Amino acid sequence: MILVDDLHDAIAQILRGQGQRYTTSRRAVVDALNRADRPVTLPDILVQNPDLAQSSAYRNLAELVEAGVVRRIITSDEYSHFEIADHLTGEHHHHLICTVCGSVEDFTVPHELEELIDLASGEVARDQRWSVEHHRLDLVGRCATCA
Amino acid sequence: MILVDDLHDAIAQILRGQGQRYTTSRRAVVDALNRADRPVTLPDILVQNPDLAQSSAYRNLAELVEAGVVRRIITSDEYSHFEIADHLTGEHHHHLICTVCGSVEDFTVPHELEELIDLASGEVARDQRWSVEHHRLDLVGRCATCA
DNA sequence: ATTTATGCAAATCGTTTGCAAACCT
DNA sequence: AGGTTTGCAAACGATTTGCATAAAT
Repeated sequence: MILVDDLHDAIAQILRGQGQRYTTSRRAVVDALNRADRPVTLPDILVQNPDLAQSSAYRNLAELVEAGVVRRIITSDEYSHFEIADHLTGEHHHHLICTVCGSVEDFTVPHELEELIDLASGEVARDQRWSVEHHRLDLVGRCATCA
Repeated sequence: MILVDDLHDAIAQILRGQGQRYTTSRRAVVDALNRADRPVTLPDILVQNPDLAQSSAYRNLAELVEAGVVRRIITSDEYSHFEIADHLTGEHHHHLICTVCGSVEDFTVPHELEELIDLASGEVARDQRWSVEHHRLDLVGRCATCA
């Protein structure tokens, strides 16, 4: 995992480059995402920052997503999950999604499989005339607690 | 693609088995899903069935999802997309998702790749103690129109 | 000083639900 | 008749937004 200070520095620089400020609350949101070893929800973030207004948390997340440093994961009609973008952590990963409690956990697959997926992805993009930005591989089932 | 009559028969039987009726409006919803060559939204369904109440469409979809004959796809905070379940159409496929207009299109990958994914999936499930039901491979980007 | 971010409360919007009437068997 | 399904309108709940205040540069 990337060092926290480096992470903050990198994000600060990206935000500044877009004319935005890396405020205390934005830093707190990033810390909440970074502390967790899995994507977190808005309530998760607020529990760790009881003084942060809900609307500010949402606005911070929106800024960070817009700046490309945070990724939003929508898989149910409950809360979205948020995580630090892959290119900042340096580890490309995927998600296990629990159909019972809605929790999301990370996993990785061998590099060769990623390459095969990208290869197939390229063919599909060409055949169906899409411009594919990235792939997403989810495993849907029950987590250790809900199984 | 499966013959419509066979599809309706199969669904009717499944619903009856669960003590539910395969009513005219449910049949109409299934027809709307089956006519499209891609997952459709609630507005899509209502356009084809102007006399169907929105709440009934949602209730029908919920029943069909509950019975396992329809799959709901949530990928944005706009409308969900719905499609006939794989096991009824006999073709396992995945989705291209447009980040601009939100449309969803189907694609397939070679059988060997599916097997490699399932293999990796099995390992992950064992290592992280999840019970995995199925995998999901999405390609995120821009559709032919929005590219 | 001027711009940008925050907190609060109200609005949004896809989806769900209560209830009475219509439908099926 | 007895149970299910439908339509309408109201309720829900996660997220967004307007606006006045506070913070950052």
